[in-house]
Amino acid sequence: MVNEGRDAYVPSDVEAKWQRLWEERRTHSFTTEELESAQTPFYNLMMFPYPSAEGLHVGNIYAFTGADVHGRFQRLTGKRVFEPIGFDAFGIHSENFALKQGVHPMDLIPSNVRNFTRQLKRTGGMFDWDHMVDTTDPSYYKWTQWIFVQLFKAGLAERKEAPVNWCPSCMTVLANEQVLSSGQCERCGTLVEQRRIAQWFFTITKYAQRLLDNLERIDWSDTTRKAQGNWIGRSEGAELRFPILSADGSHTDSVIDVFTTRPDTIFGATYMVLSPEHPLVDVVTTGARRGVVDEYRAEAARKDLVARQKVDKTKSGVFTGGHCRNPATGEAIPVWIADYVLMEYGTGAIMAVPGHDERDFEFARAFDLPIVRVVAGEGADADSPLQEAYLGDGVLVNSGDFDGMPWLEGKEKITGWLAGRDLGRAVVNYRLHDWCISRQRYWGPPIPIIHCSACGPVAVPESELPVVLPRVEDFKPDDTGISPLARVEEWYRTTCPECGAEARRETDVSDTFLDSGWYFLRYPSTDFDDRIFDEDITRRWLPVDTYIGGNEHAVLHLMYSRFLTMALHDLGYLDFEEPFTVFRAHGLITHDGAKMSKSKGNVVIPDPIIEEFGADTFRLYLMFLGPFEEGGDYRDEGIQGPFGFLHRLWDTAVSAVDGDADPAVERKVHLTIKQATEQFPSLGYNTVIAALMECLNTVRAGGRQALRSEVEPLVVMVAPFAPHIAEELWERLGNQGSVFEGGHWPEYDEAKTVEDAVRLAVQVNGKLRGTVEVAKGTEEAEAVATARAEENVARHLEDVTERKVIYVKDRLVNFVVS
RNA sequence: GCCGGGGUGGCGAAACGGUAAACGCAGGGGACUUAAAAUCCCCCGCCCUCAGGGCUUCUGGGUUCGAGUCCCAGCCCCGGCACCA
Repeated sequence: MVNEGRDAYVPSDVEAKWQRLWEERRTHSFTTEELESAQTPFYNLMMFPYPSAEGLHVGNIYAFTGADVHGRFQRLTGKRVFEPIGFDAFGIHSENFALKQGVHPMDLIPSNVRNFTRQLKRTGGMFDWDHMVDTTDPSYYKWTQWIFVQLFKAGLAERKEAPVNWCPSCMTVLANEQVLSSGQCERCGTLVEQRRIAQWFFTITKYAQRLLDNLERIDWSDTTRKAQGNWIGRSEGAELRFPILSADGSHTDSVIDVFTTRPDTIFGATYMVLSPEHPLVDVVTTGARRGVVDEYRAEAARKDLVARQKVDKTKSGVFTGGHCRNPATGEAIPVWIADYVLMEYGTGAIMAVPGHDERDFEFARAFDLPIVRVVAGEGADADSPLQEAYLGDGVLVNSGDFDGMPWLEGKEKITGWLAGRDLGRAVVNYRLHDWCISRQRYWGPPIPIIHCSACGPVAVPESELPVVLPRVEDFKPDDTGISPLARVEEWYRTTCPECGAEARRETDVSDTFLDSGWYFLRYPSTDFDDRIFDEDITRRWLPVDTYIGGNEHAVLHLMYSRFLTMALHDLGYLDFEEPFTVFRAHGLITHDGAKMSKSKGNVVIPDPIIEEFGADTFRLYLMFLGPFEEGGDYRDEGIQGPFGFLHRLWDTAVSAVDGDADPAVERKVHLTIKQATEQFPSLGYNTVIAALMECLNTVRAGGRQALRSEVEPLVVMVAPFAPHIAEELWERLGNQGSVFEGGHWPEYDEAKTVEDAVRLAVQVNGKLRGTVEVAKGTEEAEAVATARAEENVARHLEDVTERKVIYVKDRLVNFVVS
């Protein structure tokens, strides 16, 4: 476009100019000294992206813009805002993409990162690029490994067997998302099985209660806190002991422990069920049943983990031939195995109470097992037949001495009674599992452990970190072994750091969520390579003031980050235990009412939009779509609104003059400042933008000449959304330096926000019949008289009896009549 | 099934229990312009020919002088978890 007249708004020129100046002046960067000494520090964090080959999508830009707007607002109010960015570039996504393209991830990632960096700079975020973090950089994952070592030394990392999805054709482990819903391998279509292999776990379950308790006192989006609460899944109940009986009915040495939330129903436990993987299956199974049991277990093992979790209408299972003694009734009850009982939850064994549990009821019906009622609700007694499991309130029946007791009381009393005989105890159980961090893959940080046949697993000495991921051209999983690194003999052959004997490195890499679980600790300390984070800087900047991100990370990433912070706190490295003081989940952007997806072909591509309208307009539009925490719907034509607004703002500002204030316009400006000041902190961006538009409309109403004093506050308030044009107009209004430096957020004068006249709504029986204008603060008698005089109101008050009059000062008058 | 979040004009959305639809898009009419872009003015929930009136925030009840907003019951949509004992 030809720039005719120097006063035309040309977004690309303005944005290029200011992006260049920001970089030259290092407006958004911190030196080490600045980080060490900043007053009023504000750590503004957003979730770092995984640098895909496709580049930034609108979802990313939406999230980053919302966070950046917050940071820029804080900066305008005078805070020193640290807003870092980085790349979460390890993991299965990158690895799979690299495999598909036939490119090595070590070549792929840098070019993706370059592309992301270019796009991020173009959108105008106030990122401190001097403190960028890339999780695949050895200088970063050195510390990821260091954290593993600390947790290992503290006994928070342990090795145990766990099931994984195994493709027998690819001979490799698959993540759950690589298993199709049909239970087939997504690559070769073979039916996936489960295998049990030894893997590394962080014992996050030790922190379950603290992770739950702290939820009460952190300022996080409610939805996120609820999701974490459910994920932790605390349930109170009892662990009860059922002795295994030998063939002649005498006790053996073995006992099956079960977890139940309903110890009150133990008199109704008519059989037991073990998970097929339960270690006591071999003990309890009788010779005659060995064949069927083994067959069932093999079949269960063939089902992959995804299929296994599907709720099947028909329950399967087999009788082991063995029996246990019900510790309450003293009766011998049969022990079955069935895959509806999961080894991962509770003790992997249940007492089945078909009368009062839906799953047990269904199973008992299918296999003709006895169903006994032990809770009677209203209108039922001990002999009332059960057509379905009864889950309601009631009193205990068929329960020996406990008959007649309310079930809630029974829970406690029966647990106590069994505990007294060493047959049970009250326990709290959590749904949360330990965090499996092993990945039998290539593209991740090697787990820093050396296996020695004499010493067992030994941590790599800290002085030898990082354990560098070797460049392996053939990183594709194949049939030679579990992890690609297990093929690189010269890499894994080493010596034991403790005894010096021949030893072997761990060949698994760690979970991406470990990389992303601590990156916020690293950002302010990237200037140091001799420590994971600097103590003083960390004390000054952390915990993070505001963290903004998607709720898809409500449980995994956010839970792991909390856990790692807590663990590092307990090990004495941090003086806080919650990493994010405030967390806000943003909403989702749809396009013409539909979720964006590549297959639907309705993905909004940012680059051409920014090219056409500029980053400022794009940012403003995204924030205007709807409430930031709820998301909004992107429509291609809608961008005209914000585009026109910035044009009008430009024209108004460049032609503004000095002069005497018009009180009505001045009032609008002050009201707008008030609203923006109140709504910015709570991310109410869409209504702030509406208010700014209204204000500009008022300032320009009837083509009037705007005053500098009216436009300048508007320029500052629009700056978080549209930083480039704001800088330019700030300069053109005659100011020196950046609008973001010096705390230029406008102040409002409460006195100037009040109107002297107000419009009262006049209702008759709650229906609007007219409006009248009165002076602000008019007392009842006068206001009612004015209202009554209004022509249309008067007509509605004829031929009726007035019962009373409601007056709300400066609001309305309501005549109640009959 | 459980846990969240929602249902308001043609569309995105606003509304301390107090004039429903602010702000914007789309649409219609007009001004300026050779033309386009940008800009400016007017109209815009539905029904009744205007003054005026009636109806309208998913449905049905309730509380209240007054309910989109509070309470009860139900329907629908979206997201997450799901054989959790």
